[in-house]
Amino acid sequence: MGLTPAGERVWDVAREIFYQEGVRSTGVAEIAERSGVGKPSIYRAFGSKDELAVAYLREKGVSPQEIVETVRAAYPGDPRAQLRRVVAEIAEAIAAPGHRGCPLANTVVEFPDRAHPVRVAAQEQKQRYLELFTELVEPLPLADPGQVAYLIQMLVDGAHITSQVFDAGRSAAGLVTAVDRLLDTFIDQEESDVH
Amino acid sequence: MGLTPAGERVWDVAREIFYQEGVRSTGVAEIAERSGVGKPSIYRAFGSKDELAVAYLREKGVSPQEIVETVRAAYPGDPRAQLRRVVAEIAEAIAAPGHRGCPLANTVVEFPDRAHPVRVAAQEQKQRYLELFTELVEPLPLADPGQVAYLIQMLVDGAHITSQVFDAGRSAAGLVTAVDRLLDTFIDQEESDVH
DNA sequence: GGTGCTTAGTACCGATCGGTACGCATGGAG
DNA sequence: CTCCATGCGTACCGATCGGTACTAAGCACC
Repeated sequence: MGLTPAGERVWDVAREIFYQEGVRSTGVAEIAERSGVGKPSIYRAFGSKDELAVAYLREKGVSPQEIVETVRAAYPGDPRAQLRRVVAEIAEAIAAPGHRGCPLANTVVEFPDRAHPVRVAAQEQKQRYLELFTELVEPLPLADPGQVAYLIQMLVDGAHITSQVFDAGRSAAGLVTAVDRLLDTFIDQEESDVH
Repeated sequence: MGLTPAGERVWDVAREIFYQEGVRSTGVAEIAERSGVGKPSIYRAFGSKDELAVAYLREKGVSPQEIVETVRAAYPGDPRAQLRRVVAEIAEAIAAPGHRGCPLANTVVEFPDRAHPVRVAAQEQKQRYLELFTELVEPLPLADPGQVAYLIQMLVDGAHITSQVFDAGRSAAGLVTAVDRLLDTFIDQEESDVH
Protein backbone atom coordinates (compact mmCIF):
# COMPACT_ATOMS: atom_id res chain seq x y z
CA MET A 1 0.00 0.00 0.00
CA GLY A 2 1.51 3.27 -1.09
CA LEU A 3 1.86 5.44 1.95
CA THR A 4 3.32 8.92 2.04
CA PRO A 5 6.31 9.52 4.33
CA ALA A 6 4.01 10.96 6.99
CA GLY A 7 1.70 7.98 6.59
CA GLU A 8 4.61 5.58 7.07
CA ARG A 9 5.61 7.23 10.34
CA VAL A 10 2.02 7.09 11.52
CA TRP A 11 1.80 3.40 10.64
CA ASP A 12 5.00 2.52 12.50
CA VAL A 13 4.03 4.49 15.59
CA ALA A 14 0.38 3.43 15.61
CA ARG A 15 1.19 -0.29 15.56
CA GLU A 16 3.45 0.13 18.55
CA ILE A 17 1.12 2.36 20.57
CA PHE A 18 -2.01 0.35 19.75
CA TYR A 19 -0.32 -2.75 21.09
CA GLN A 20 1.32 -1.24 24.14
CA GLU A 21 -1.47 1.09 25.24
CA GLY A 22 -4.51 -0.49 23.65
CA VAL A 23 -6.63 0.73 20.77
CA ARG A 24 -9.35 2.32 22.81
CA SER A 25 -7.03 4.03 25.26
CA THR A 26 -4.93 5.56 22.52
CA GLY A 27 -6.07 8.91 21.16
CA VAL A 28 -5.48 10.05 17.60
CA ALA A 29 -3.75 13.15 18.93
CA GLU A 30 -1.22 10.98 20.76
CA ILE A 31 -0.42 9.04 17.59
CA ALA A 32 0.01 12.29 15.71
CA GLU A 33 2.27 13.76 18.36
CA ARG A 34 4.50 10.69 18.76
CA SER A 35 4.73 10.44 14.96
CA GLY A 36 5.73 14.08 14.59
CA VAL A 37 2.82 14.50 12.24
CA GLY A 38 -0.39 16.50 12.04
CA LYS A 39 -3.69 14.77 12.68
CA PRO A 40 -4.98 15.32 9.11
CA SER A 41 -2.10 13.19 7.81
CA ILE A 42 -3.54 10.29 9.75
CA TYR A 43 -6.99 10.73 8.29
CA ARG A 44 -5.62 11.22 4.78
CA ALA A 45 -3.67 7.97 5.03
CA PHE A 46 -6.19 5.77 6.85
CA GLY A 47 -9.59 7.45 6.72
CA SER A 48 -10.45 7.06 10.39
CA LYS A 49 -9.10 5.77 13.66
CA ASP A 50 -11.20 2.64 13.27
CA GLU A 51 -9.74 1.90 9.84
CA LEU A 52 -6.23 2.42 11.19
CA ALA A 53 -7.05 -0.01 13.99
CA VAL A 54 -8.42 -2.55 11.52
CA ALA A 55 -5.22 -2.31 9.48
CA TYR A 56 -3.23 -2.86 12.67
CA LEU A 57 -5.25 -5.95 13.51
CA ARG A 58 -4.96 -7.41 10.03
CA GLU A 59 -1.20 -7.09 10.29
CA LYS A 60 -1.28 -8.90 13.65
CA GLY A 61 -3.15 -11.81 12.13
CA VAL A 62 -1.49 -14.91 10.72
CA SER A 63 -1.71 -16.79 7.46
CA PRO A 64 -2.43 -20.43 8.33
CA GLN A 65 -1.35 -21.70 4.92
CA GLU A 66 1.92 -19.80 5.05
CA ILE A 67 2.87 -20.96 8.54
CA VAL A 68 1.80 -24.54 7.93
CA GLU A 69 3.84 -24.60 4.74
CA THR A 70 6.94 -23.24 6.46
CA VAL A 71 6.73 -25.58 9.39
CA ARG A 72 5.96 -28.61 7.23
CA ALA A 73 9.13 -27.88 5.31
CA ALA A 74 11.13 -27.57 8.53
CA TYR A 75 9.86 -30.84 10.04
CA PRO A 76 8.62 -32.97 7.13
CA GLY A 77 6.54 -35.96 8.16
CA ASP A 78 6.61 -34.98 11.84
CA PRO A 79 3.34 -33.20 12.60
CA ARG A 80 4.04 -33.33 16.32
CA ALA A 81 7.27 -31.37 15.85
CA GLN A 82 5.50 -28.96 13.52
CA LEU A 83 2.93 -28.11 16.15
CA ARG A 84 5.54 -27.97 18.88
CA ARG A 85 7.52 -25.48 16.83
CA VAL A 86 4.57 -23.12 16.38
CA VAL A 87 3.64 -23.33 20.05
CA ALA A 88 7.27 -22.75 21.04
CA GLU A 89 7.41 -19.59 18.97
CA ILE A 90 4.22 -18.28 20.55
CA ALA A 91 5.66 -19.06 23.96
CA GLU A 92 8.85 -17.26 23.05
CA ALA A 93 6.90 -14.17 22.08
CA ILE A 94 4.95 -14.29 25.33
CA ALA A 95 8.14 -14.42 27.39
CA ALA A 96 9.80 -11.64 25.41
CA PRO A 97 10.12 -8.24 27.10
CA GLY A 98 7.54 -5.67 26.06
CA HIS A 99 4.91 -8.30 25.42
CA ARG A 100 1.39 -7.36 26.46
CA GLY A 101 -0.74 -10.36 25.61
CA CYS A 102 -2.51 -11.19 22.38
CA PRO A 103 -3.31 -7.98 20.48
CA LEU A 104 -6.37 -9.61 18.94
CA ALA A 105 -7.81 -10.88 22.23
CA ASN A 106 -7.00 -7.57 23.90
CA THR A 107 -8.91 -5.70 21.23
CA VAL A 108 -11.90 -8.02 21.52
CA VAL A 109 -12.01 -7.27 25.23
CA GLU A 110 -11.57 -3.56 24.63
CA PHE A 111 -14.61 -3.49 22.33
CA PRO A 112 -17.59 -5.13 24.06
CA ASP A 113 -19.93 -4.17 21.22
CA ARG A 114 -20.01 -7.29 19.07
CA ALA A 115 -20.97 -5.29 15.98
CA HIS A 116 -18.11 -2.80 16.21
CA PRO A 117 -15.96 -3.04 13.06
CA VAL A 118 -12.73 -3.05 15.08
CA ARG A 119 -13.91 -6.00 17.17
CA VAL A 120 -15.15 -7.80 14.08
CA ALA A 121 -11.72 -7.43 12.49
CA ALA A 122 -10.03 -8.77 15.62
CA GLN A 123 -12.32 -11.79 15.70
CA GLU A 124 -11.69 -12.52 12.04
CA GLN A 125 -7.97 -12.66 12.67
CA LYS A 126 -8.45 -14.81 15.73
CA GLN A 127 -10.45 -17.24 13.64
CA ARG A 128 -7.38 -17.69 11.46
CA TYR A 129 -5.37 -18.70 14.51
CA LEU A 130 -7.89 -21.42 15.27
CA GLU A 131 -7.68 -22.53 11.64
CA LEU A 132 -3.90 -22.68 11.99
CA PHE A 133 -4.09 -25.00 14.99
CA THR A 134 -6.76 -27.07 13.29
CA GLU A 135 -4.55 -27.63 10.27
CA LEU A 136 -1.55 -28.39 12.46
CA VAL A 137 -3.29 -31.14 14.45
CA GLU A 138 -5.11 -32.55 11.45
CA PRO A 139 -2.35 -35.04 10.53
CA LEU A 140 -2.17 -36.36 14.09
CA PRO A 141 -4.09 -39.53 15.05
CA LEU A 142 -6.90 -37.79 16.91
CA ALA A 143 -10.51 -38.78 17.37
CA ASP A 144 -11.65 -35.13 17.31
CA PRO A 145 -8.99 -32.80 15.86
CA GLY A 146 -11.29 -29.79 16.12
CA GLN A 147 -11.61 -30.23 19.86
CA VAL A 148 -7.87 -30.53 20.37
CA ALA A 149 -7.22 -27.46 18.23
CA TYR A 150 -9.75 -25.57 20.32
CA LEU A 151 -8.04 -26.61 23.53
CA ILE A 152 -4.70 -25.43 22.20
CA GLN A 153 -6.30 -22.11 21.32
CA MET A 154 -7.62 -21.90 24.88
CA LEU A 155 -4.17 -22.55 26.30
CA VAL A 156 -2.60 -19.93 24.07
CA ASP A 157 -5.18 -17.32 25.04
CA GLY A 158 -4.84 -18.28 28.68
CA ALA A 159 -1.07 -17.93 28.56
CA HIS A 160 -1.46 -14.49 27.00
CA ILE A 161 -3.78 -13.36 29.80
CA THR A 162 -1.84 -14.81 32.72
CA SER A 163 1.35 -13.34 31.28
CA GLN A 164 -0.17 -9.91 31.85
CA VAL A 165 -1.31 -10.63 35.39
CA PHE A 166 1.24 -13.02 36.88
CA ASP A 167 4.52 -14.11 35.32
CA ALA A 168 5.18 -14.11 31.58
CA GLY A 169 7.98 -16.63 31.79
CA ARG A 170 5.85 -19.01 33.74
CA SER A 171 3.00 -18.61 31.25
CA ALA A 172 5.31 -19.33 28.34
CA ALA A 173 6.78 -22.44 29.93
CA GLY A 174 3.34 -23.59 31.07
CA LEU A 175 1.95 -23.23 27.58
CA VAL A 176 4.60 -25.50 26.08
CA THR A 177 4.29 -28.24 28.67
CA ALA A 178 0.49 -28.09 28.82
CA VAL A 179 0.07 -28.44 25.08
CA ASP A 180 2.55 -31.30 25.03
CA ARG A 181 0.96 -33.19 27.90
CA LEU A 182 -2.58 -32.54 26.74
CA LEU A 183 -1.71 -33.78 23.29
CA ASP A 184 -0.33 -36.99 24.80
CA THR A 185 -3.66 -37.76 26.39
CA PHE A 186 -5.52 -37.27 23.10
CA ILE A 187 -3.21 -39.11 20.71
CA ASP A 188 -4.93 -42.32 19.68
CA GLN A 189 -2.41 -44.97 20.76
CA GLU A 190 -3.61 -47.76 18.42
CA GLU A 191 -3.23 -45.80 15.23
CA SER A 192 0.03 -44.18 16.26
CA ASP A 193 1.50 -47.59 17.04
CA VAL A 194 0.64 -48.97 13.61
CA HIS A 195 3.20 -46.86 11.80
CA MET B 1 -21.69 -0.38 53.62
CA GLY B 2 -24.46 2.10 54.26
CA LEU B 3 -25.62 3.36 50.92
CA THR B 4 -28.44 5.77 50.30
CA PRO B 5 -31.31 4.59 48.09
CA ALA B 6 -29.78 6.43 45.13
CA GLY B 7 -26.42 4.87 45.92
CA GLU B 8 -27.96 1.39 45.94
CA ARG B 9 -29.47 1.87 42.51
CA VAL B 10 -26.13 3.12 41.20
CA TRP B 11 -24.37 0.10 42.67
CA ASP B 12 -26.79 -2.38 41.11
CA VAL B 13 -26.67 -0.74 37.71
CA ALA B 14 -22.92 -0.07 37.71
CA ARG B 15 -22.05 -3.72 38.41
CA GLU B 16 -24.14 -4.82 35.46
CA ILE B 17 -22.94 -2.15 33.03
CA PHE B 18 -19.28 -2.44 34.04
CA TYR B 19 -19.40 -6.13 33.29
CA GLN B 20 -21.41 -6.01 30.08
CA GLU B 21 -19.89 -2.91 28.53
CA GLY B 22 -16.54 -2.72 30.23
CA VAL B 23 -15.26 -0.24 32.80
CA ARG B 24 -13.44 2.04 30.41
CA SER B 25 -16.19 2.13 27.81
CA THR B 26 -18.85 3.01 30.34
CA GLY B 27 -19.32 6.69 31.10
CA VAL B 28 -20.47 8.02 34.45
CA ALA B 29 -23.32 9.80 32.70
CA GLU B 30 -24.59 6.47 31.35
CA ILE B 31 -24.58 4.92 34.80
CA ALA B 32 -26.46 7.92 36.16
CA GLU B 33 -29.02 7.80 33.39
CA ARG B 34 -29.68 4.05 33.59
CA SER B 35 -29.92 4.36 37.39
CA GLY B 36 -32.41 7.20 37.21
CA VAL B 37 -30.06 9.21 39.35
CA GLY B 38 -28.05 12.41 39.06
CA LYS B 39 -24.31 12.22 38.59
CA PRO B 40 -23.51 13.85 41.96
CA SER B 41 -25.22 10.94 43.70
CA ILE B 42 -22.60 8.67 42.21
CA TYR B 43 -19.75 10.82 43.44
CA ARG B 44 -21.33 11.23 46.87
CA ALA B 45 -21.65 7.47 47.25
CA PHE B 46 -18.37 6.32 45.72
CA GLY B 47 -16.05 9.31 45.43
CA SER B 48 -14.97 8.73 41.85
CA LYS B 49 -15.51 6.46 38.89
CA ASP B 50 -12.26 4.67 39.70
CA GLU B 51 -13.37 3.94 43.25
CA LEU B 52 -16.70 2.65 41.98
CA ALA B 53 -14.82 0.40 39.58
CA VAL B 54 -12.56 -0.85 42.39
CA ALA B 55 -15.63 -1.70 44.48
CA TYR B 56 -17.05 -3.58 41.49
CA LEU B 57 -13.84 -5.57 41.09
CA ARG B 58 -13.61 -6.43 44.77
CA GLU B 59 -17.11 -7.83 44.59
CA LYS B 60 -16.13 -9.94 41.58
CA GLY B 61 -13.24 -11.47 43.47
CA VAL B 62 -13.41 -14.70 45.42
CA SER B 63 -12.51 -15.75 48.93
CA PRO B 64 -10.23 -18.79 48.63
CA GLN B 65 -10.76 -19.83 52.25
CA GLU B 66 -14.53 -19.61 51.94
CA ILE B 67 -14.74 -21.62 48.72
CA VAL B 68 -12.23 -24.21 49.86
CA GLU B 69 -14.15 -24.65 53.08
CA THR B 70 -17.46 -25.09 51.29
CA VAL B 71 -16.14 -27.55 48.75
CA ARG B 72 -14.20 -29.52 51.34
CA ALA B 73 -17.43 -29.98 53.26
CA ALA B 74 -19.24 -31.11 50.10
CA TYR B 75 -16.60 -33.67 49.07
CA PRO B 76 -14.67 -34.54 52.24
CA GLY B 77 -11.43 -36.42 51.63
CA ASP B 78 -11.80 -36.19 47.85
CA PRO B 79 -9.61 -33.31 46.68
CA ARG B 80 -10.06 -34.32 43.06
CA ALA B 81 -13.83 -33.93 43.35
CA GLN B 82 -13.37 -30.65 45.20
CA LEU B 83 -11.36 -29.20 42.38
CA ARG B 84 -13.66 -30.65 39.76
CA ARG B 85 -16.60 -28.99 41.45
CA VAL B 86 -15.01 -25.54 41.41
CA VAL B 87 -13.94 -25.90 37.79
CA ALA B 88 -17.41 -27.15 36.85
CA GLU B 89 -19.00 -24.08 38.39
CA ILE B 90 -16.68 -21.78 36.50
CA ALA B 91 -17.49 -23.65 33.31
CA GLU B 92 -21.19 -23.32 34.04
CA ALA B 93 -20.82 -19.56 34.43
CA ILE B 94 -18.90 -19.34 31.17
CA ALA B 95 -21.63 -21.19 29.28
CA ALA B 96 -24.40 -19.12 30.84
CA PRO B 97 -26.14 -16.55 28.64
CA GLY B 98 -24.99 -12.98 29.16
CA HIS B 99 -21.50 -14.05 30.13
CA ARG B 100 -18.72 -11.83 28.79
CA GLY B 101 -15.53 -13.42 30.05
CA CYS B 102 -13.69 -12.85 33.30
CA PRO B 103 -14.44 -9.35 34.64
CA LEU B 104 -11.03 -9.21 36.29
CA ALA B 105 -9.07 -10.23 33.20
CA ASN B 106 -11.18 -7.94 31.04
CA THR B 107 -10.39 -5.01 33.31
CA VAL B 108 -6.67 -5.80 33.29
CA VAL B 109 -6.75 -5.68 29.51
CA GLU B 110 -8.81 -2.50 29.51
CA PHE B 111 -6.20 -0.73 31.64
CA PRO B 112 -2.74 -1.16 30.08
CA ASP B 113 -1.17 1.17 32.64
CA ARG B 114 0.21 -1.20 35.27
CA ALA B 115 0.07 1.49 37.95
CA HIS B 116 -3.58 2.41 37.43
CA PRO B 117 -5.53 1.76 40.65
CA VAL B 118 -8.33 0.01 38.80
CA ARG B 119 -5.92 -2.41 37.16
CA VAL B 120 -4.12 -2.97 40.45
CA ALA B 121 -7.42 -3.87 42.10
CA ALA B 122 -8.24 -6.31 39.30
CA GLN B 123 -4.85 -8.00 39.61
CA GLU B 124 -5.23 -8.32 43.35
CA GLN B 125 -8.49 -10.18 42.91
CA LYS B 126 -7.00 -12.37 40.21
CA GLN B 127 -4.22 -13.29 42.58
CA ARG B 128 -6.87 -14.68 44.91
CA TYR B 129 -8.11 -16.96 42.17
CA LEU B 130 -4.63 -18.37 41.74
CA GLU B 131 -4.47 -18.87 45.51
CA LEU B 132 -7.76 -20.72 45.33
CA PHE B 133 -6.48 -23.17 42.74
CA THR B 134 -3.23 -23.56 44.64
CA GLU B 135 -5.08 -24.53 47.80
CA LEU B 136 -7.34 -26.87 45.88
CA VAL B 137 -4.51 -28.85 44.28
CA GLU B 138 -2.36 -28.82 47.39
CA PRO B 139 -3.79 -32.10 48.82
CA LEU B 140 -3.23 -33.90 45.51
CA PRO B 141 -0.09 -36.02 45.00
CA LEU B 142 1.75 -33.54 42.80
CA ALA B 143 5.44 -32.90 42.36
CA ASP B 144 4.86 -29.18 41.78
CA PRO B 145 1.40 -28.06 42.95
CA GLY B 146 2.15 -24.42 42.13
CA GLN B 147 2.76 -25.27 38.50
CA VAL B 148 -0.44 -27.26 38.19
CA ALA B 149 -2.45 -24.48 39.82
CA TYR B 150 -0.92 -22.03 37.38
CA LEU B 151 -1.89 -24.23 34.43
CA ILE B 152 -5.46 -24.44 35.70
CA GLN B 153 -5.51 -20.66 35.96
CA MET B 154 -4.29 -20.47 32.38
CA LEU B 155 -7.03 -22.79 31.21
CA VAL B 156 -9.69 -20.81 33.04
CA ASP B 157 -8.49 -17.53 31.55
CA GLY B 158 -8.24 -19.13 28.15
CA ALA B 159 -11.78 -20.45 28.36
CA HIS B 160 -13.00 -16.98 29.31
CA ILE B 161 -11.30 -15.42 26.29
CA THR B 162 -12.29 -18.02 23.72
CA SER B 163 -15.87 -17.89 25.02
CA GLN B 164 -15.98 -14.27 23.84
CA VAL B 165 -14.51 -14.99 20.42
CA PHE B 166 -15.69 -18.46 19.44
CA ASP B 167 -18.22 -20.61 21.27
CA ALA B 168 -18.94 -20.29 24.98
CA GLY B 169 -20.35 -23.79 25.31
CA ARG B 170 -17.30 -25.28 23.66
CA SER B 171 -15.02 -23.27 25.95
CA ALA B 172 -16.88 -24.44 29.03
CA ALA B 173 -16.77 -28.09 28.01
CA GLY B 174 -13.16 -27.78 26.95
CA LEU B 175 -12.19 -26.29 30.28
CA VAL B 176 -13.62 -29.22 32.22
CA THR B 177 -12.04 -31.92 30.08
CA ALA B 178 -8.69 -30.14 29.77
CA VAL B 179 -8.31 -29.67 33.51
CA ASP B 180 -9.27 -33.27 34.09
CA ARG B 181 -6.90 -34.72 31.51
CA LEU B 182 -4.07 -32.39 32.42
CA LEU B 183 -4.41 -33.32 36.07
CA ASP B 184 -4.20 -37.01 35.14
CA THR B 185 -0.80 -36.48 33.57
CA PHE B 186 0.52 -34.69 36.65
CA ILE B 187 -0.83 -36.95 39.38
CA ASP B 188 2.02 -38.91 40.86
CA GLN B 189 0.92 -42.50 40.26
CA GLU B 190 3.03 -44.17 42.98
CA GLU B 191 1.69 -42.08 45.81
CA SER B 192 -1.90 -42.15 44.56
CA ASP B 193 -1.79 -45.94 44.33
CA VAL B 194 -0.71 -46.27 47.95
CA HIS B 195 -4.15 -45.14 49.10
C1' DG C 1 7.81 33.18 -13.61
C1' DG C 2 3.59 31.58 -13.19
C1' DT C 3 0.26 27.36 -12.74
C1' DG C 4 -1.70 23.37 -10.86
C1' DC C 5 -1.14 19.22 -8.16
C1' DT C 6 0.37 16.93 -4.11
C1' DT C 7 1.61 16.85 0.83
C1' DA C 8 1.62 18.78 4.89
C1' DG C 9 0.33 21.34 9.60
C1' DT C 10 -2.55 25.01 12.38
C1' DA C 11 -6.59 25.82 14.35
C1' DC C 12 -10.85 24.73 15.00
C1' DC C 13 -15.49 21.87 15.27
C1' DG C 14 -19.29 19.51 18.16
C1' DA C 15 -19.59 15.72 21.34
C1' DT C 16 -18.37 13.48 25.33
C1' DC C 17 -15.29 12.65 29.16
C1' DG C 18 -14.85 12.77 34.60
C1' DG C 19 -16.02 15.88 38.09
C1' DT C 20 -18.35 19.87 40.74
C1' DA C 21 -20.83 24.39 42.37
C1' DC C 22 -25.12 25.35 43.62
C1' DG C 23 -29.84 25.21 44.92
C1' DC C 24 -34.09 22.66 45.90
C1' DA C 25 -36.73 19.37 48.60
C1' DT C 26 -37.72 16.74 52.70
C1' DG C 27 -38.03 15.71 57.53
C1' DG C 28 -37.12 15.43 62.53
C1' DA C 29 -36.04 18.66 66.70
C1' DG C 30 -36.90 22.68 69.28
C1' DC D 1 -43.39 27.69 62.56
C1' DT D 2 -38.54 27.65 62.39
C1' DC D 3 -34.12 25.69 61.88
C1' DC D 4 -30.67 22.82 60.41
C1' DA D 5 -29.07 18.41 58.41
C1' DT D 6 -29.46 15.28 54.91
C1' DG D 7 -30.32 13.58 50.12
C1' DC D 8 -30.79 14.83 45.73
C1' DG D 9 -30.76 16.81 40.62
C1' DT D 10 -29.82 20.81 37.20
C1' DA D 11 -26.49 22.99 34.99
C1' DC D 12 -22.15 23.78 34.41
C1' DC D 13 -16.72 23.21 34.42
C1' DG D 14 -12.14 22.36 31.83
C1' DA D 15 -10.07 18.62 29.29
C1' DT D 16 -10.09 15.46 25.78
C1' DC D 17 -12.34 12.74 22.23
C1' DG D 18 -12.60 11.76 16.84
C1' DG D 19 -12.75 14.46 12.88
C1' DT D 20 -12.32 18.61 9.49
C1' DA D 21 -11.94 23.40 7.07
C1' DC D 22 -8.43 25.95 5.69
C1' DT D 23 -3.95 27.32 4.19
C1' DA D 24 1.00 27.16 3.48
C1' DA D 25 4.99 24.74 1.36
C1' DG D 26 7.21 22.05 -2.11
C1' DC D 27 7.62 20.68 -6.91
C1' DA D 28 7.09 19.18 -11.87
C1' DC D 29 5.65 21.34 -16.04
C1' DC D 30 5.02 24.83 -19.69
